[in-house]
Amino acid sequence: MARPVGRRGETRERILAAALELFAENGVHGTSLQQIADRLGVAKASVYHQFPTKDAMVVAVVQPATDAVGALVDEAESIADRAGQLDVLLRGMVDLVVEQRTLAAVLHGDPGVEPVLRAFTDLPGRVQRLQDLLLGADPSPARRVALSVLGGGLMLSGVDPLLAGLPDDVLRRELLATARQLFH
Amino acid sequence: MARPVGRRGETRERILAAALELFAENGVHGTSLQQIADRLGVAKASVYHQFPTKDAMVVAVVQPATDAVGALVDEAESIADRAGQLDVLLRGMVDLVVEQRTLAAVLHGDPGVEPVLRAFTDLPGRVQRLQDLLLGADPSPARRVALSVLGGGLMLSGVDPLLAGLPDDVLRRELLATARQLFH
DNA sequence: GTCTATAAATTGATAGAC
DNA sequence: GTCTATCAATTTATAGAC
Repeated sequence: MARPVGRRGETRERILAAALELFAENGVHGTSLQQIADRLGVAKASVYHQFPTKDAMVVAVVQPATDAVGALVDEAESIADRAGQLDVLLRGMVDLVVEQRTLAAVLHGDPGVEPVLRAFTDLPGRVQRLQDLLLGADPSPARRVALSVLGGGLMLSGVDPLLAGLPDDVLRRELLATARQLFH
Repeated sequence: MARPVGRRGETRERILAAALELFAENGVHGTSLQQIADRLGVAKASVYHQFPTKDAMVVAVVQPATDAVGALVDEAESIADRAGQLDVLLRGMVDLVVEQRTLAAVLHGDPGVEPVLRAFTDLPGRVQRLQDLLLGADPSPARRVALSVLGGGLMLSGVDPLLAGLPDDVLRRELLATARQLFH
């Protein structure tokens, strides 16, 4: 209660930001709480004051993606028109990647994240629903390969050095064009 | 010298196979030498008898990819015709992914691998040459985005559960079609 | 809410017997 | 070439003072 209004959760947010950066650079397994504390200039115990375990930190870091995917799937499921549904899905996936470039890479690139997601979040289930919606009634090998390449490519493109200099609006436009071409 | 002919390097190969599996499942940072030894039913020191350090193991695991990318780039650079060159490059990348599904994922997905590659192998340099060849004289944003999505997507598709059941020849055919569509 | 200090387990790696 | 035993460092996590 002694904390000034407007700073509520500020420490927490700073920890999550530092953790996300380090997770993206070195992976979850390659990032210790000591490194996170060092980057913020605080003691390790201060980090544990905000998060009971490392897994809880991972869950919190990933939360925005869990929410976004859930919202996207909910929206798409309420659309009857198939073409409109597909448009919403592709656009939503691209937006997610562009708005959260770093997080996307952590999600799809890090073997240390998946068990935590499976144990403590519903993200895998929501991604499954997303996948089912995209495949629809035609889960042919060709369609599945296209979706796999698109999904993986989208997630990693957010942090690909090759695209590092691209402004968000250009990246969004080109990713959307690529997605539509690949998965029409 | 007491070892029977025909078994030369067998232990080494078994270690590398187990390491590759575990690296793909849990990442390099998430895999301890103890786990590798346990999976093989040997002591940790036996593993150290074959590889002086963990980094050396990572280098050895990745060796086939280093060789394959080098050979592919060499071949492509000797082709004057641009269309033929592009065909060889796309086909070579797809072959690499199909023939080494697991390794591809380790290469592109694991943050723990990159520093080792950079320090002890020439793979990053060869991938750079591959990228330069593919982009050629048109490094437009659209082209770069397409290449980024294709590269990332290809690498992860090898271990995507969505494609787990696909036979190699079907996967190869569909990946090649996807690659050509995306990067024509 | 921040800190120091520390516990308990695990890590990569080494020494040396057989 | 395999093993047991061990080392020093680091890991996640806790206790408790300020």
